[in-house]
Amino acid sequence: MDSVSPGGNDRPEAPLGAPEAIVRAAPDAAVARPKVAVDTVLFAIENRRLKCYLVQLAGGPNAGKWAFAGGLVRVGETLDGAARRALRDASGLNEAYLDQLFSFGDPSRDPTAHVVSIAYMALIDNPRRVGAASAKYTGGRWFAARELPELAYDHALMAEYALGRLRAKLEYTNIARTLLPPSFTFAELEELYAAALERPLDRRNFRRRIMAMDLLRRMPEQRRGAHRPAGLYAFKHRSVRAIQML
Amino acid sequence: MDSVSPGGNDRPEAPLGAPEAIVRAAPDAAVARPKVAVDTVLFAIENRRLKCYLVQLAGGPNAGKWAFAGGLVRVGETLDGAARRALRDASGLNEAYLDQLFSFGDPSRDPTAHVVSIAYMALIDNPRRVGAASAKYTGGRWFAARELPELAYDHALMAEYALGRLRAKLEYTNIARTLLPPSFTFAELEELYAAALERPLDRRNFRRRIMAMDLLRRMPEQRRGAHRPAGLYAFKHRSVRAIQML
DNA sequence: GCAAAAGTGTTACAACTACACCCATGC
DNA sequence: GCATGGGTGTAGTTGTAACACTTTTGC
Repeated sequence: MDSVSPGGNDRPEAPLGAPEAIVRAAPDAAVARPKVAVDTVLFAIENRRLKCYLVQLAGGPNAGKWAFAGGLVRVGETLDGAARRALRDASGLNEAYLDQLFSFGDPSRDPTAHVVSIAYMALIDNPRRVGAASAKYTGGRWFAARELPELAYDHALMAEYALGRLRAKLEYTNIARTLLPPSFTFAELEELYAAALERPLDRRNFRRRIMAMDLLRRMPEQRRGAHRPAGLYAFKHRSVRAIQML
Repeated sequence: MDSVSPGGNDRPEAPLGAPEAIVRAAPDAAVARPKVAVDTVLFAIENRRLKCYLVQLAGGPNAGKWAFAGGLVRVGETLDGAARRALRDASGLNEAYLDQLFSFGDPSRDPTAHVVSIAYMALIDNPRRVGAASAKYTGGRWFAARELPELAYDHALMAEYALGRLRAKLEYTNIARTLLPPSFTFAELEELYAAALERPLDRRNFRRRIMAMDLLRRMPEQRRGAHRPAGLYAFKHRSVRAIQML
């Protein structure tokens, strides 16, 4: 039921004397309505730290401020599609895990117009995959997830929300696979959890739990570094699925 | 980034040859944009069963079909406000616990226009609190949550989503208080959980767990029925808060 | 006194936490 | 041979699940 019409039905505009700022263009034409946007909080792990990608707004009332990749949703476009497009425009990324978070609709969240924004979280396995931003941004940068600069609009709220969702999903899904390369060491997996959850994990207990779930496949190779080589693992399942992780 | 100024940056309309149906009204005027609606899945317990309130659409392409209370969001209105208004229009309810669920934006979810809908779940303590529906509906009725009729739009999906969220929140919040009268017996609380989770619970274990949380206050009165009287309880906290319940 | 719902404990098992030492390699 | 990170097991505790009988009332 998305309808509001007098006598009728479905979503033709119904000017029922409601307390709105109605702007008529032509008879029977569109009443002023909130616009729909998407904003995407992009995370990746870099250097054992959880990072968050921000773009700097080139113009508008918030010019110079940092914000998440976003944009208005177009007619005929899915929300996920709009989120992907916004991400591509801001970072050149063509592939990312996407998760819808929450919709923010406070009329004053954008001082220039009533814009309802559907927040998304995007996860990638390597921060270096981001490329050039489109002209609507001055540029983009990775920030430590806990040390974000002042953000435009209500994006600080979105950041909080995204972080909470990421943490929650790390605990009950295999979403970690989207933040890791195809094969990884146990230490990397553990560091990912420690970084995102902001608490140290017991190495033995962590390994035992993960192993008990039978989610990982041991790869034949080893990672050789400065010291004892580490076994490499990969997630068995490609899709993100709900399983009690922690 | 939800601004829309031309000349500026941010989401200026960019007709980049994208595959959309762009409709220009006047130079520099608004391009066609998806509309924003809310839809509210209303739950209550009746007769030890989880019920869901539906309204029958009076007109439009889906006339005669059942759907959740919904309506377009107005400029200047919060999303929660729009959900409350839709609920009031459909059921006369002025008070209900509200929880935003998810946003559905498939362009074809409504055949008449691209409408992005933000789904809400509403919970009330007594199904008889619903009153008259506005003229845009033929009427409203409670259905068993697991035996819904064919629903308009993508409302069947919303119903699934709402049920999942309700179950999840019963397990980690004190949301049950919104589905119960101010005071209730332990049996009623347990029946609520059993109805929503669709599984029987062990009475002793359930009571012990709930008691261990120290969330309930024992009321002085007892409920007298056909047999042994039952102690009455009330939730100590008015607000819904996250606590591991089950 | 009997039918019906309310109320109450114990035990076995599973899961979680805390904790310290040896191992394999590069330099 | 030493510095560095990789890899492993056990014991105590806590939490969870299964299970049946007694109590109180209305009729």
